[in-house]
Amino acid sequence: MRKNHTKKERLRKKSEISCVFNEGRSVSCSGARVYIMSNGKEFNRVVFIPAKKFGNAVERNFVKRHAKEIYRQEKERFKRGYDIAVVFYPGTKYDFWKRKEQFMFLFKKAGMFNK
RNA sequence: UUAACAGACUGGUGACCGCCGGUAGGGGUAACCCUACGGGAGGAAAGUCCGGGCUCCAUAGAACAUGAUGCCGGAUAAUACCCGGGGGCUUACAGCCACAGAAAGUGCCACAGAAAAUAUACCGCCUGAGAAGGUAAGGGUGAAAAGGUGAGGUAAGAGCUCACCGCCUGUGUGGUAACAGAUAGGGCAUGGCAAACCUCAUCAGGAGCAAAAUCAAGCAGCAGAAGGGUUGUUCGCCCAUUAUCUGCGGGUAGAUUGCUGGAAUAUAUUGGUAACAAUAUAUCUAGAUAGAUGGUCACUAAAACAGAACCCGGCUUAUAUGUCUGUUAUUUUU
RNA sequence: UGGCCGAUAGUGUAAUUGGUAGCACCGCAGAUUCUGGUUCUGUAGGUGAGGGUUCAAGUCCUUCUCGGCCAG
Repeated sequence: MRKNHTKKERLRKKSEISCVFNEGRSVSCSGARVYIMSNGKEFNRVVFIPAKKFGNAVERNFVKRHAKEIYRQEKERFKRGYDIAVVFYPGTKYDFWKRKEQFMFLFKKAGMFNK
């Protein structure tokens, strides 16, 4: 299977995102929080959101890009059929590998991986 | 030679895996998928401090208000930016300057001081018996005190007179002009503040791509105003009385155009001191819509500030490494 | 994206047309009291940062920083 991550697999509309925030269950760790809700489809849809006062525009973009890259690499291990919204909070600075460690810990805690 | 500071320029490359557009081909009823080729953030994209283009608003016109600018000339689509020149200030090679008018008017100048601007002069000086008068040299206050220095003169003094310097007015010379220097007068009560009001000159109609236009989907009206037309007022112009506007409430927030070929970029030549302009040739160089540039590896180390959202020209601010220039300090040699 | 405000002591809030930056609470010290509180007296702490105009700037102009609000 190709490790790509297209437009279809993203949460794009504001109403859908706020729906996930209101009705999904949440799991959190230091620096991040994830909201999960089942969507009744054959694929997952994801959105990564840095919190409002997360540095400047470049830092916010980096968080989103790192998260997208991690999700792309580890996509096959996820369970199917969920809408996922991840919020990142400012604090200690993460490079790509530390971010990946945090990311994997978070989703292990949420029980989103296939066994 | 080394370091610090200031200014100018510069602002990684390649391979593989992904992301967003484009072109060509193939598959599929369609949504879409696959393959190949080629493209994909900046010098500040930032702040939004100025100026334009573009779009809409009577046909965008006039006057006042309001705001901005303010030595002269040039350049430009336009500007507060830029180029050249003049003047002033300073730490004087060099750098900086919102650099019109205070002799049209109004206002302000705390405290101190006699007095802060029409000199009714406090201590003084002189004349005089006194009353009173003439003075502004000296004193002290203040950020600022009424042209300055010297000589003559006088009762004491004073541009009262003279010399030099400064200021003002007139004349003519050089310069496109700002202005410069020359000359003849005036004796100078013309203090400072216009980044206080203001006067003069010049410029500006308003709102902004979430502008504006089209298609699709969807809903529920009610109350009020007589006018309304996106700027403060007035005039003018346009629309209209079943329309229109205002308020509350209800519905939808999907798609397309605008959206990138442009005051464009690169090179050369010509004109100009320069900013810049003209001509010729070549090139096509992001277009997303919760918003595309990331990861790994290699190149000794890849690092700073930082991310387009209609587009340009400036300004301001932030900037690692490298290069160049200048200043200061230091070391060595002569 | 466009537009509009604000920043004064640890906290809240004044300062007229530029002219000695006040007030209250809090803090500290002293007095009163057997001790603490109350009360009284005294005292410390300052204009967001840089530059300019002016004799003089919290105030006027300008460049940044931070915070907030509005429209769609």
